[in-house]
Amino acid sequence: MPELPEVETIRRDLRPRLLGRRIESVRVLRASVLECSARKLRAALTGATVRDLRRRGKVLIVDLDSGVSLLVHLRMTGQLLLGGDGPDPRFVRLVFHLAGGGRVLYADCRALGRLELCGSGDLACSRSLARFGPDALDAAGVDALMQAARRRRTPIKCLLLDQTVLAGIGNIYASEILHLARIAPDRPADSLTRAELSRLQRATRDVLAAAIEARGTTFSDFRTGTGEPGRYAARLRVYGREGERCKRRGCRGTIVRSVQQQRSTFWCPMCQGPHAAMNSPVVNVCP
DNA sequence: GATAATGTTCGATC
DNA sequence: AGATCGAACATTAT
Repeated sequence: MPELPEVETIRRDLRPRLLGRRIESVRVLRASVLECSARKLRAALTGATVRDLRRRGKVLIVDLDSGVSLLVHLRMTGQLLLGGDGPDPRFVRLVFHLAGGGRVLYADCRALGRLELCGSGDLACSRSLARFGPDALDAAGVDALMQAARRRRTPIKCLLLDQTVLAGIGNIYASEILHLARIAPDRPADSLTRAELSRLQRATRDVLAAAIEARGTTFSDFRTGTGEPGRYAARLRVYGREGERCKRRGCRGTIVRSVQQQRSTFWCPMCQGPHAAMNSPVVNVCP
């Protein structure tokens, strides 16, 4: 569920509560969410103090004073929650006990999320993160998107979702960004005009920033670090709105859903078109 | 019961 | 080599 704004929200919630805190013990209830053994995780974390919480794309990075970092990728349904007074949420997979009281829970219904230990030093860490491009909110990320768009034929939505190009944009925000930029999702990336690229750049920044400000989108599962839903769902203009009237001022279009790369895309053919309908059968010209 | 779900990865194929 | 496609992962909600 979580994309860049959701992970950033969790980072901001957890950071003040974790900096300088020592991890007393770790309970592993579902070892399959770990890239390493439960024994190795406990050995690396027990007694270590949290030095910083960072983020790259959708990955939360917990730096420890031992030099080891823990990379957390929530994938579809992962949650990081500050332990509260109430009953524990469902699907708790890991519990981090802090010295002096307090806990951080890792809950994950589908258990697709992954936690990975990064060896000592920044080098080992950047190797683990090497499969991801620069963060979508970094100047480098914007630049990477512009470069890739110029030379690749792939549909622009697929490019936005390609974490090796730039990291952080997921299925919800890809649709939202393209709608704000008034670009049809099936447009070949290399067909975008200068003006369109410029709108894309700006829309990316604006949508992600607004979503962070609203503390993320809770479409179904997402919870902030304090267990609350994010408020951006009410501001989504296309995602999940198939059949509804387009919210763009002056546009009388209707939002449609199509499928790209096995995933739903929501868009308005009126203000993001006109363009060839998606999912039209591919005509194979036989040699 | 079938379907889809805020994501990544792997193997096969073009 | 590089791009692309489908399946797999695991579980719930509709």
